[in-house]
Amino acid sequence: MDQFVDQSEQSAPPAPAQKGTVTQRAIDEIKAMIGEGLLEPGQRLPTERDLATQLGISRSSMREAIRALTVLGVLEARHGSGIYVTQLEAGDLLETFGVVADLSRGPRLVELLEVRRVLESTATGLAAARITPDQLADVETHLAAMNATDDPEEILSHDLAFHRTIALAAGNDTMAAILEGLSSRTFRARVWRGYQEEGAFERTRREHARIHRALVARDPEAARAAAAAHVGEVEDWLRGQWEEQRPSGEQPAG
Amino acid sequence: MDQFVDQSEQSAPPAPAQKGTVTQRAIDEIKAMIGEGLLEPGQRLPTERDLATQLGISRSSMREAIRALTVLGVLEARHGSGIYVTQLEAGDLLETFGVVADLSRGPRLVELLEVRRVLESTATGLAAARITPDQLADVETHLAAMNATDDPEEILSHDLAFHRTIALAAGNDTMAAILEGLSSRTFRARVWRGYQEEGAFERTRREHARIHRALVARDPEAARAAAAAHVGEVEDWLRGQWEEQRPSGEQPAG
DNA sequence: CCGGCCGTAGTGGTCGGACCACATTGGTGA
DNA sequence: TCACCAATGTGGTCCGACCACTACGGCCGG
Repeated sequence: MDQFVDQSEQSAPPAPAQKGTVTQRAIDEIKAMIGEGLLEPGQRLPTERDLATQLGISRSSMREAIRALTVLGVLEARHGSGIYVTQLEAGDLLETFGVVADLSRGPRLVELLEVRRVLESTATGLAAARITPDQLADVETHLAAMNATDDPEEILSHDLAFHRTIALAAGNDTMAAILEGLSSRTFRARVWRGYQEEGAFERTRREHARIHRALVARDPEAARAAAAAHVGEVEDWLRGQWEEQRPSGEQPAG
Repeated sequence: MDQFVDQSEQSAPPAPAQKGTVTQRAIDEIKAMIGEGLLEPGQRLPTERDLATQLGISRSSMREAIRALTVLGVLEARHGSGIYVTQLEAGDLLETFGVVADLSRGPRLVELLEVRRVLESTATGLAAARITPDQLADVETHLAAMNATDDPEEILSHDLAFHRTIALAAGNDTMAAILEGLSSRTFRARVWRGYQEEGAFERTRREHARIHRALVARDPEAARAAAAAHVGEVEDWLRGQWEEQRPSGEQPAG
């Protein structure tokens, strides 16, 4: 059987809908199956070969579709075992959000930081009302570790954990996952490199301490304000950076 | 020549880094090229065949990598012409955000709506201060069209445009793109189906009118409050829906 | 009877080559 | 001069083969 056979319609007589590429159709098809509940989170899919046969396409095209859904965090392929639907939790699906942060530059970085300021302040405010003693202890651990070392790598690591713990304490996993993407390692590292050269260490410590104080006091408004100011500082600095080196031409790559 | 030949090193002697699959390596490689500025937005890439040769992998694997980056909005393949880097603007990269909304269900939908409430209220507040007369005219057009018809499809369409115009007027394209994803057609359609059955038409119209009034008055605080209340209404309803039909078992598929 | 070992079947991962569909280009002829 | 058309190049699709890994079940020794 060659590749000119028309795969006869199976269910949608009014809309054969030869939309775009067959791969795209396969992607939509699988997404639809999941959306309609035919495929449950964690469930195993048929084999690549079977799926390809079912949709009347080649295994190559089906593999491209599966790969696409894999990078989107919808599917997970286990070599030698099979293809599975992920748990479809916030973390799974929003992992790709980090790519946005990695590839954005110039004015878009400022916009991204503005979004982060809005969400981070909200999350921190919520956390002030909801954080548990255990979570608060975690926050304090990272805060102490951050102040106890001079290794930028370690500081950054604990800084990330500090904010992540707070975001999780807010009780909205989706919001926490988005913030995680907005603070992704490479993104923070890029901004930090220049930021800390301006002696922003002390200021950062003071801001973190203020956030912590608000959490201990269980004061949502103070927590919100402290978080907004904290992100806002970086935001303002970054905005200045961009406008400053704009006349001179290109910003340093990397 | 079979597939065991070692592709001799070309530039990175210290890190052959046989991480995961070759396709994943290709994805990271291309992302890195863009991140380092070697590939500019809009620029055309070498052909699939050349890229595959450069990285020492087969065309099939390279195609999977390209497909993956295509669905992420990083690359764009034009049949017969070539592969291009997108403009890497907010809309390009955040289009995948809609997938999250499409595939989320249950409690996660509420979380998503909570995020939307936070961002939508912020954007609407900003818009009140920044919106131009032309943009305000657009908003009024959609508002009028929305109130002039009974076709749910058309109402939904203008409702989306109403909020999109406002979000764009806020001046943060990234935030607007995220909101676009959070309000993606299928997401809204899913929620709307049940929501409007509860006679929420009138309330929605009043809320939209209130948002519009705040924009005309250029009152950011009022705009913010009106938008938060608007989204909050749907949020509360959805939260109630979820808790209500939870004991009865499964929510209706689709 | 039990438990670790090993072979086998099944699955995703990779490869190479063939051909089709479409876009672009440049020449040709009206 | 300009519309048309053929050639070329590119992404899109398909096929068949084989590799790498997992999972399972029978085999063998204890």
